[in-house]
This record gives sequence, structure tokens and C-alpha cells, in this order.
Amino acid sequence: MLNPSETKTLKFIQKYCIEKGCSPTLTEIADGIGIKSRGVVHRYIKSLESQKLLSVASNRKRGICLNLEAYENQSIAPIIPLLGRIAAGQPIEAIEDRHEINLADFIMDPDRFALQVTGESMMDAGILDGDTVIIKHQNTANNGDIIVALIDGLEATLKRFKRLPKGMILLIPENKSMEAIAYEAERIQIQGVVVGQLRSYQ
Amino acid sequence: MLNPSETKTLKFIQKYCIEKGCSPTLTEIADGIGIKSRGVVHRYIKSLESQKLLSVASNRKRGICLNLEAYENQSIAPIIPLLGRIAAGQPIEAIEDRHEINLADFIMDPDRFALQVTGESMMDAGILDGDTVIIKHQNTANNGDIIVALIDGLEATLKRFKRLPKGMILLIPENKSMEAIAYEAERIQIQGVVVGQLRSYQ
DNA sequence: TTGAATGTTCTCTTTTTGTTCTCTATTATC
DNA sequence: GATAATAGAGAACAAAAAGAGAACATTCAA
Repeated sequence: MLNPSETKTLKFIQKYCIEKGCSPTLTEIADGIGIKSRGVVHRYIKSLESQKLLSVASNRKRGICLNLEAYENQSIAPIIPLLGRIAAGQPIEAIEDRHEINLADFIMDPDRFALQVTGESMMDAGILDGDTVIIKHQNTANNGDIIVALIDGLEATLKRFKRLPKGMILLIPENKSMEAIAYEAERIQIQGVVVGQLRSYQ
Repeated sequence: MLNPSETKTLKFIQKYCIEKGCSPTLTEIADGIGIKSRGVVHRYIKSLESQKLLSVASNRKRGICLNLEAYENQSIAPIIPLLGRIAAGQPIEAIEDRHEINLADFIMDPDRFALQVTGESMMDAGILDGDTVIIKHQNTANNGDIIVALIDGLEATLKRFKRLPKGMILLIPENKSMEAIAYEAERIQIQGVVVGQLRSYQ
């Protein structure tokens, strides 16, 4: 079981790793959790290691390696822990409990990449100007998928996909003021399919 | 895993390649990352090469070649790195390169939690039924913020916030078929403000 | 062909970091 | 009240890494 200092340490390391892409030094951890001694941090790290929550490459700088499998379903996982707060026994209209969001869905897949959307062509599907979409790289799609398509090898665009008879493909913008356009299949190259979308309000 | 120097080096090379259309020399990299020694840069390059993040044509000037796909494959990337694939030198209409997404905005702050939205009251703001919103827990808000409000201590709801004269508060749904409603301030308790939104298509 | 620019390989020094201690203050437990 | 347990500070040391820079090899363009 983790004591408060160890929990704080682990969370700091998780956050640092996600933000910076490498593990922190002991000094950075000390600074991050509000103490001054590297020696103390070292003690926490050793304790966390003995609990298999991370491993350390000895004597290596930034040698901490998180063990992500170890904490599935635990409150220390790098996820957004959910709710309880609002609900608090009250009836809720627009809101519903959900147990966790695992941000891993949005990262760590080698076939995925992200794009920032400009323009309003998918506005009515809730994809706004400035949003980020996560694309899974593939060259086929199903009807109804939102895809990144390359038209004539030149123009990349985000549209909903529909296969028509006679080798035609319909690219549908989700915006009432824009029209769907049909293309010969040869002109369209599917670059990937939207699997996620996110937006920051800050 | 990349240490900060290697990260800095890689990012500089990426940026340089995008801007100038060719890879930088060691001197340019040294200059770009703020050191003076080509030898040191060479060490970083070799390390990045051993991690398959780039390859170098030996002894060739400007012989660095980025391997973008490998970069995307890092286990805990701070970012979802982009580009290369779609762009491929082509003009792009609805899409724009972006160098990174920082997922840190979406996690681990003890003051944040997430809710799954049900209902269509914020549809026109791009928040759809089933989306997840990240809420920062606070009990004040600015005009225009999207907030979670508790009405009469009973009903929690997601609306855009506007303060009116005479101690009234207007809660505005973003849906043409619904009407804004004004409440006495005492009836409204602000639970938090939306700071992020995400949606999974899988 | 030639020379400046560049890549490559070294060694050396300094700084940073991990590690192990001991010591003190505080808190909990008997 | 005595004792043990714990959190933290900080010193000391070895190892690792960062960086400077010299020396040499190779490219490439004039």
C-alpha cells in the first residue's frame, strides 16, 4: 500500500513522463513534490520499486521506468479519475457516471497520428475548427467513417465516407452549407480514419 | 527513452527540415540547441540513430534522414507527433500540421474530473451525446464558460454561463431548439468549468 | 585540384545525478 | 515519559553525462 508521499511521487513521475517524454531526475522529483532532499526521494523510489510499480536502471540518470501494467484499475493509473463528486447521490440530467478514461486510447499506437482541424466542414459532426483529431492510418474505410482523403494526390481533406455504385465514392461534409461531392474511386486515396477527437478550452 | 538533449536535438532537426527542406549540419544543430561542440551533437545524433529515430548517410553533409514513424511509436510520447505522412509536401486544405499535442492538459490534476455527456443541449458547441468532458472543479466562472451547474441543489446540467444584472444568472444551451433560462444566483451552484472535451469513435 | 566546410573520433574537464550515510525533528505507540 | 517509527535535511562519494575542443578524414563546390 502506498503512503501519501509515495503516491505523490508516483503521480509526479507519471505526469512528468507524459509531459516531457522522459523520466525526471531525483532533484526534479524533490522539487515537484515539495521537498529538498534527493536522498529522501531515492527512498521513495526504492519503495515504489519494491512494490513493482516502477523499475530503475541503477546509476543511470533518468533511469526510472514506469510499470504501466501494474496499476490497471487503480487510482494511481494515469487516467482521469471520474466523478462521484457531482453525482453525490443527486439525480442528474445531462450527466452520467463513467469509471475511467484511459488516455492510452489516445496515444501509444504506432498506427495513429494526429491532425489539427482547420475549417468548418465537419462542424455538424462536432468537429470544430481548431480541434485535434486522432487518425488511424489505413487505406480502407467503411461507409459512415470520417476519413482523411487525398484527392488526386493533392488535396487532403476530412470528410465522411460513403461508397456509391459504379466505383464512385462520396465525400460528405458535415456542414449544412456545404455539398457532398462524388469522385471516381481512383481519384481518392484514403489516408486514415478518425478514431478520436479532442479539444482544449484553455 | 529520449533525454532532454536528445529531444531538443530531434525537435530542432524536425523543425529545420520542415522549414528549410533539407537537414541541418552539425554546426547548425549545435547552434540551434545552444551548445558549441559539433562532437557533442554527433553523439546525440548517434544515440538517436541507435534508437531508430533517424538515419545518417555516413560522412555525407546534411545526411540526416528522419524516421517519423518510429518517433510516433515511442511508448510514452509526451505528444502525438504529427506530420510527414499526410502532408508529404502537398498543399492541404482542411488540415494543418501541428507539431504536438500535449495530453497533459487532459490528466492528473487533482482538481479535474471527467463526465460523460448525455443529451444534446450543447450540440452546437461541438459537445455531443456520449462525449467526455474534462471539468475543472471550481465554484466561479466567467461569462462564456461552459459550466456544470447544480440547480436548486438537485439537477446538474451542462450549459454556457452568463451573469446578468440584478443577481441573475443565465444558463444558455447551445442548441437552437432549446431556450436559455435565467435563474436567481442563489439557485445556481457552479460545480466546475469545462476545460477539455474528447470523443472516441471506436 | 584545392580549400573551406563538414563529419568523425578522441580526450579532458566540469557539472549533474544516483546512492549511501548520518543527523534532527516530529509523530505515533506502548 | 520512554521508545520506536517516520519524514526530511543534507553531506559525501562515485558514476554518468554534458560539453569543449583538438585532430583528422571526407565532401563538395568553385
